[in-house]
Amino acid sequence: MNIGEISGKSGLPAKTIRYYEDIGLITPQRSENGYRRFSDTDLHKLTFLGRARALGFSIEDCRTLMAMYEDESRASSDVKLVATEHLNRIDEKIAQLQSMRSTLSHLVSECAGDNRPDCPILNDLACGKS
Amino acid sequence: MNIGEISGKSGLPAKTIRYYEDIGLITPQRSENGYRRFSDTDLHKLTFLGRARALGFSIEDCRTLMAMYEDESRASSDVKLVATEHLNRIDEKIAQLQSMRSTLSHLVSECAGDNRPDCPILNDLACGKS
DNA sequence: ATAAAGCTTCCCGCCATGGGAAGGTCAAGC
DNA sequence: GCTTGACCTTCCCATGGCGGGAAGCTTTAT
Repeated sequence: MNIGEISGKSGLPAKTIRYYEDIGLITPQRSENGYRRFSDTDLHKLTFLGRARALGFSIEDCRTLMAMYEDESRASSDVKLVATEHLNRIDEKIAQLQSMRSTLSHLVSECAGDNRPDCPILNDLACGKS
Repeated sequence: MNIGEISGKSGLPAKTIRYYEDIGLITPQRSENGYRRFSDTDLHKLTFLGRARALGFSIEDCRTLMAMYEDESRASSDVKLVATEHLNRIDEKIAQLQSMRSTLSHLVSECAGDNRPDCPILNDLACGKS
């Protein structure tokens, strides 16, 4: 498989696949013409990476998870720890965004949104008062 | 005011304040020795920027909002539009994170987290099956 | 034969800073 | 006066995870 084909099958852009090789997540072989030649194992790894990234895991987490996946002797508790930490980070981000959302939606609802210049959103940003 | 003092008062790191000058959000004067000299107006602007950033507005949004704040004749509907668009982006992000959270917390709850190697989290990443 | 598609490497850009080096300036203490 | 330390300056590099695009190969289709 050349990069275009595996890009289609894995759903990852060619740029991303080259990047993953650069940082050592995959190590495809090379054909005589210098083209990357991907195996089914590579496809499997890229699919794994795509799914992990879709769940928001960082590249370094992905590296760890892939290593665990290939290490038959790791304990499931190790995997669970990585996933739980990531889950906590997600919860923190959600809380942060919801806090923003709460303040902002309050301000938006207070703003008349008409042709007059007076605006509680700007007033709040300027003075901390809504 | 030197940069250290206004940094303390505004709550923004000196690095950030220099960056904001670089990109033209503020234009502090200079003393004879080359030090930046900040006025109360600068402090006011930085406080405005800090609050807007805390609400998640991008730098470009902040630039727009500051311009609107200084333009006495703008309509509040203009401000409301910027804020509403930002609110929508926040809602999208929250939805994305909650979708991740949902999948991930399900996987975590299925994982025994013991010394055995079998792990539904990795199985899902590898095969798309939980 | 030629054009188009696909592949390669390389380098720059994003966003909003943070870290740190090399060097000028100022206030306090001896 | 001299030193020490705190403060300031500019400059360049790094982050994460790629995307865009140039310059130049190879392969494929017409």
